[in-house]
Amino acid sequence: MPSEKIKLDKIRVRLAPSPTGYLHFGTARVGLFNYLLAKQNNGSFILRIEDTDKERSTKEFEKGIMEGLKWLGLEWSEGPDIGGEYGPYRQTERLKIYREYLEKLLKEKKAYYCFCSEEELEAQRQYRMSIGEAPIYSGKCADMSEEEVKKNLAEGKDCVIRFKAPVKKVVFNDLIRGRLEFDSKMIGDTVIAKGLDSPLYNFAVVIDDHLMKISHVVRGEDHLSNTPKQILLQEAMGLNHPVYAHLPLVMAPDKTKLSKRHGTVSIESYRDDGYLPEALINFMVFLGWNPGDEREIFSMDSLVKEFDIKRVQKGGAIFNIEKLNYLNGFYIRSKKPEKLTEFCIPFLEKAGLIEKKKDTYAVKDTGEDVDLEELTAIVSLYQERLKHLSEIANLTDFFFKKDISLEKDKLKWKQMADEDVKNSLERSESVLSEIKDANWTKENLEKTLLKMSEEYSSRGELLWPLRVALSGREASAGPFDILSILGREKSLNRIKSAKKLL
RNA sequence: GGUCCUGUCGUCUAGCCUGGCCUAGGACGCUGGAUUUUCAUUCCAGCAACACGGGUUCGAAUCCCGUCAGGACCGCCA
Repeated sequence: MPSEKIKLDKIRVRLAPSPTGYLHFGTARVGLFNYLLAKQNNGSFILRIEDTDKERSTKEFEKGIMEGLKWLGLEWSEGPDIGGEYGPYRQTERLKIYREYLEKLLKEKKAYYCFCSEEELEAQRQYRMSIGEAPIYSGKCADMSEEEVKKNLAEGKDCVIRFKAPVKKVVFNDLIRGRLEFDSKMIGDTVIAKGLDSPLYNFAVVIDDHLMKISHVVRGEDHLSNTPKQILLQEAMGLNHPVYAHLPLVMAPDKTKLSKRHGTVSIESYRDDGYLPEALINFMVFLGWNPGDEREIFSMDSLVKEFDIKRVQKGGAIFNIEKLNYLNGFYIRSKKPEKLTEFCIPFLEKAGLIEKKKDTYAVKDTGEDVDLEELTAIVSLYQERLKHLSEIANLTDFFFKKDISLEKDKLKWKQMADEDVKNSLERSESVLSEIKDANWTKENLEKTLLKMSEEYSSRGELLWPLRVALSGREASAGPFDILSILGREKSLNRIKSAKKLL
């Protein structure tokens, strides 16, 4: 029996990316788990942009992140672009709010100014680590007199604001990991702001989650040690704390946290390589979750029904591109040909093979027109051969070229001699030239050629040279398909040019 | 170094809570085979794991203890 699912009237979860880079695979996965938890409970999935790092945050990244999430189908119901009851949803637009809380904390002496230099702090960290202690702040500035603080502030000395963490054990219950206990002695007085108008992550997040009425914080395991800090802050400010769930991390094959140095990690680049969102979603959710039975294929809708956060794994999972490729191929094969063609056209355009005209497409190399129906016929031939959409251009380019490059040796099937190949092509040519344009259909071509192939000890002797002559490829779609799409004239021309090589 | 987390086929995992149905199941990949003009698809078969050591028990992947290994975090990033 699956564990009982959480049922709350109003689940509110959020994805809180910082726009300091493209949409990372891991961020998207965290978004997916949040989204599923919200949807299956009739709750809200909220997007909050955490752009307090002014140096690294950009609007372009923000835009890219939002596009990527939408492309994956992770639509939010409140966010910076669409607003909502608890906005604004961009942290830089909430500075006034944080300032109030900061001032209050300062006034209540739950936070203090710290004037220690970064060099001093770094030296301290090194020292503490060397003697085997947690590298926490010494608390040196905690008891500075008000006069001295004022004087330092007036002099414009560099400072930060630290939270005076009460010494206690912080206990919380994680949805995935169960009861967790941390000793605040190991945390120390963390910096919560660089100034009254420059809040830092651990501080801003607590206020936003409270004000935005977030009920569940579902995030990566890398935040596990931030949680006690945040709980302490919540307690100091009298804010309720949400339920936590820390997801296992996605790891690279070298078992470290997946990052740029391992290659492709941005959702955008997977899209550009021709991965389908449903494949990515299916793949992502199985990195840490499974239904408990043997089903492996899940659409977003079925995930909303079946996903159970209590079944998520505790250990990190390695990103296995083979499985993604398999899933992508699976979803490509299950698409309607018309739909698949629609997805493939941009890749054909990008490769410079075709160009959009009014109601049709122009083949760049020949100047001829090709309509949607023909494109669909071509794409369909490769539906079960495609692992990514981007492969479509390389696989089908011979349909769009005036001339194809061909090497003589490729025309030989097994151990055929040049003479045999030439004969084979000649027989194909002669039988095909008998067929009139009107009868040039796949069925007819197939029937005719197959009949003739009976004269050979193996069909390959007739069909292989023909297919290679038409496509220039050792691996391609079948000759009857190619013949019917290429048409009589082009087909015969290609056979003629192939013969010249022999 | 400290804190915390985790350990079932190469990889994702089922099973663990509530010991026997586990000669440990599925999937990807890999190997072989069938279909086939090629590639791919499809189908069939095979290879392959309970980290280690103790204990508890009639019986342990499952419970307990220890060891080892891996990871995350320890920032005036998020």
